[in-house]
This record gives sequence, structure tokens and C-alpha cells, in this order.
Amino acid sequence: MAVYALVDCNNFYVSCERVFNPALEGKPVIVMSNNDGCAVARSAEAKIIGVDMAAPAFKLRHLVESHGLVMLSSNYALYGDMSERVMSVLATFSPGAEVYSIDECFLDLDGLPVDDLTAWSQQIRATVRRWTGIPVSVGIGSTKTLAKLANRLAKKSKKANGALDLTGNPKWVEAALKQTPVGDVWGIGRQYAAHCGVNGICTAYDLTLQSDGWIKKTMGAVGLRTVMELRGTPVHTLDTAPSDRQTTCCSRSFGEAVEGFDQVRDAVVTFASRAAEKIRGQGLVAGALQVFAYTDRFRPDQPQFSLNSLIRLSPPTSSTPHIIGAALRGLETSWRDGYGYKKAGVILVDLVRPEDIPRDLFSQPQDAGVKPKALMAAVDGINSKLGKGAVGYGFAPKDAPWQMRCDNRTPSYTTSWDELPVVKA
DNA sequence: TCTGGGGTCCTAGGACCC
DNA sequence: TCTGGGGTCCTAGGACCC
Repeated sequence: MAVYALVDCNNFYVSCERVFNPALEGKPVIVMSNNDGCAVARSAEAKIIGVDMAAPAFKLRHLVESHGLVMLSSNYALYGDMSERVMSVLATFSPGAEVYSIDECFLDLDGLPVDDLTAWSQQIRATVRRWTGIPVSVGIGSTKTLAKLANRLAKKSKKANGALDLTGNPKWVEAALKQTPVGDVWGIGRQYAAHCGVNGICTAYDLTLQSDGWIKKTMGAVGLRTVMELRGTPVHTLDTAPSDRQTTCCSRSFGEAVEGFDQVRDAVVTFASRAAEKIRGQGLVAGALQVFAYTDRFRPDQPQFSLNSLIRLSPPTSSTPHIIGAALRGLETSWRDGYGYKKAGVILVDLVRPEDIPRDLFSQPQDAGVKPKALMAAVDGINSKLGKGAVGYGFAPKDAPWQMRCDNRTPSYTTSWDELPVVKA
């Protein structure tokens, strides 16, 4: 029988912040999205005082006064580094590990010499906590979807104490399914949950009783796979070597809406060069690019407009000047004056490894004069040594109105020499 | 005043081919 | 008068995830 564990960090971003600032322990704390827009991580105390996931920050400010809510800007350099530490600890517990997201990891337990899975889970929790400072929960099931479901219950139940194994007895699975609202199942989002509700399907258990035909019709092939997994048939296997990305996006909401072409252009140059850096880091080249910009959808009183254009890159490239040039051509052709643009971005698509590029009869060797590969390697090398943005293209002043807001960011404690935590005697 | 960013997969429909 | 059917590829949009 297949056995999967899902290890999930509790309130991950908040937990990372607490490792370096223990004074946040016991307090209601949230971490906000980019641009300080809304809550993306909440401590248990913040959940208790009624902070919802994705609650807009401006609706939470009053809780700072009334309940001592601490609102932090997100610090992805810190979370990414802490994530790597947690994952490296987890890898010591099983040869089969799939890093599923920044704060989650599936482990394949099939064939591991473990007889008490609950005790083993508690050992994982203790080890990760001691070595990284991060609290985690562990759920175990015969499919990935059931491991997810077990993990959710492990977090909720006091008795479980952060670890729940559903593999010992089919009755445990049935009980777990019955106490899980259908909308909390992995793979059932808002739309499908609403559809289920209308049809009197309230729990995960109810969902397993529906006919395959009905499930396929209302939730498609993906929904059917989810239900098979709830019934105990493994469909999703462990993916330990994730394949290359197909797309990469760099986009931001602006701190404030901007009307001028020049400002949107500066932003697009910045996004294009970030996106190019990203794919170079993965050893990929892009066959095309999309550039987009749109107005503030939360202001229906203002004129709305959305521009989007697709530019082919032939031959496929990861060179920053080529990608910036294409993005600007796209922006110019679809640009319209007279709108307050609130967000823009660049998406690199049709990503491939250079050796997999199909031969093109007519394409010319790229850039006869300067070798873009050497140039880009030099640029990336300097930035890696001296810090992000040491050299680059375009003009992106720190005070440009389109730069994102980020008023309360903690230091990059673990990834920047200048920001190491200091211990005072 | 103020609402994130980055992904995946599937499906329906149109264009095109024979 | 009468106007097929099956296949592929591409794209846009919609669902989901963290």
C-alpha cells in the first residue's frame, strides 16, 4: 500500500519572523502580500481576533490599536532561505521527498522501516523545530489527497498534537472524511464547493458517494482524480524531480496608479529584466513574451482598460536586452493614453532548454558583435557578488510612483551580510 | 485613500487539413 | 433542393494550487 506524509509548516511566514524576533511569540501577527496589500499569513492569535485570509490591510489597521496586531511586510529572501533549511532536514527522513511549495513537502514512506508512524511524525516535528525553529504538522494517508486532509486535521485537533496518521484503519479515514467540509479538500475550490453545496454535498465523505459521471461532468477530469484519491486510490505520485517551468512571470501592482507612458515603460523594463534573470538562473530560453498592463479593477468609477500583447522571440533567448526590446515593442503597439495604470507585468512563455530549440532554417546567429551569453553571465556574476540590481538596464528610481509599498519589512537575517542578527551580551 | 504574485492543468471553440 | 466527418493544433478562459 502506498503511504504518503505531508509535512506543512505552521503559519510559515509568521513562524520565520518569530525565529528572529521571539518578542512576536504569543502576539497576533500577520505578514502582508507584496505592496502591503492584504494578509497572506496569520498567527493563531491573529486568526482568533478575526483576521481573514487575504483580508485587505487597510481594513485591519484598527486592530493594531485595539488588539496589538503586528503587520509585517513580506520578506521573501528570509522565507526562501528558511524553507531550504526545513526541506533539507525533511530530506533526511525519507529518500523520496517532493518539495511541493515553499512551506510543504510530501514524503514517500513506502518501504521505510517504520512501525509507529505517529511516533515517527512526532520525531520529525521535534527535529525540524530544534534545527530550524519552525513548527510543522504532519499528516499521513494512503494518497496525497488523504495526507493533505490528515494534515489539516492534525493542525486542528488538540489531541492529534500536530501529527495524524490515517493509514492504520479504514474507519479512521471515514471519520476524517465526515468531519472535513468539501471546500477544504485539496483540489476543491470556491466554485466547485458552491456547486457541491447546491447539490447537498457538504462533506468530503458525501463527495466520495457521488457517481463518477456526475463528478466528471461538474468538476472535470481533475475533480474525478481528487475523488478517487479521497476513496483511497492513489492517482498522484511523488514528483521528486520537477520538470522545467513552462512560463515565468514578473508583475507588480503599482504603489499608485500612473498615467504616463514613460513610467509604465520604466516598470516594464524592470520586470522584463527580472524575468530574463530568472530564466537564465534556470538555464532556459523563452520563445515568446507577453507584456500586459491594466487599470485599477477596484475603481469601477474610473475608465478601465487592459492591454496585452504577445511577441515572438526568434530565435528563443534569455538575453536581457533582447527581452526588454521585445517587451517595449509590445507595450508601444498596444499602449493607450488616458488611463490610470495600476499593474503591469511581463510573462516569458514557451520556455525551453537551448539544446531543445528546434532548428530554424532562416534564423541568424544571434548578435554577431557582442556575445550575449558572456555579457549576461558577467551581469549575473556582478549582481550575485555585489547584490541585486548592482548593474542593470533601464531606469528604476526607488521613489518612482510605481515602486511597490513595503513599509515594514524585517531584515534579510540569513541572506545578507549587512543584515545579520546581532547578539548583544 | 487602501484589495498580491506566481504557477499548473483542462476544456471549449475556432482554424485548418484531408 | 441537397452542403461530412474526423483529426490536429492553437488560444483564451476558467478552474485550481500555494
